[in-house]
Amino acid sequence: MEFTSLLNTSLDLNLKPLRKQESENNFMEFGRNTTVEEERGALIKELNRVSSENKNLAELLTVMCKNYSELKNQMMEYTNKTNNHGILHQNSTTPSNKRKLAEINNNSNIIGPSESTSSDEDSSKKPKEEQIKPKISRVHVRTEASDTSLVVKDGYQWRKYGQKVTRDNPSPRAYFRCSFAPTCPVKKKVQRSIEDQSVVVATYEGEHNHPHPSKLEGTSTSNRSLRLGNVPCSTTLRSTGPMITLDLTKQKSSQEESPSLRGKIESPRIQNYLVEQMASNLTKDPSFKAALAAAISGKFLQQNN
DNA sequence: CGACTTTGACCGGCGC
DNA sequence: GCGCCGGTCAAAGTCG
Repeated sequence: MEFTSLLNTSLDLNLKPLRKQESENNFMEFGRNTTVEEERGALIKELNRVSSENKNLAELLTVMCKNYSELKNQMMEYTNKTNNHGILHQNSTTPSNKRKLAEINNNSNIIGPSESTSSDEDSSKKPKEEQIKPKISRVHVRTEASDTSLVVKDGYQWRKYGQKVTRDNPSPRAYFRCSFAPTCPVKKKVQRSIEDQSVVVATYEGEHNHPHPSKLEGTSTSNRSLRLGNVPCSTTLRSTGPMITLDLTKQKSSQEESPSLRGKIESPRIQNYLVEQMASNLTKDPSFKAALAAAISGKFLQQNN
């Protein structure tokens, strides 16, 4: 695991100056005190202990990452299955609920080409409306289930103007407008998937009439804001249409998927992003925090002694 | 102090 | 015409 090696490197780098200082101090005091040898032995012992602790933590981290990756894969499989069922279910909805049906037809246009259920009369009635219908796209973003903020980082600047609890989904739907340009007509609806609470469905309406902020910011932009056109982690384009699943938390498995993806992920920018993601995940784990704090405090205590 | 979020009120479309 | 529902508005609150 890449993060493990990074952590090892970082811990190692932190320990190196200490080792150097220890050896220098010992060299200066050599001959002055007879207990220096004992002290040195104790220090080396402690250093070994910290190193082994470091190793244990790294192993623990590797196991955690492995388990996390496995769980992630299982979750992905499960989500794909339920999503397929969901689509089937939508298609078999009873026609009694016309409001819902209209929405489903609208969604069918979103997902891809489908048989039109509207009669010729209807199409002749509203030809203009269909022509000026704004471009609609859907994006599925995998986030932490505990994360209640309906934020989909796509690089654009959004301003929330409303929130509603809809009938068919207990989780609230948030309404956003693109605030990067005052005249930008693009709107975004964000709501958690009813089937999978860890998946956030963002529906984009319209097209941006301004360049992507990342193009204006240059290449030195922060990794915190993800860009749809440059998504570092796994991006799944659905065969059924322009539905995109962004697995923002996926790490190892995405590397195993394809060599081309691996090449992308190994770029320094992506590595930074992965490190950030994993660090944020790890800092949420109290046991890891406790172990890390114990290791660090142990080192400080040893130094003070 | 400006930008942004929250949230209740309001509006228009649709079905009954 | 009435009620339901999704979408939007706008005042108040919050944050940096």
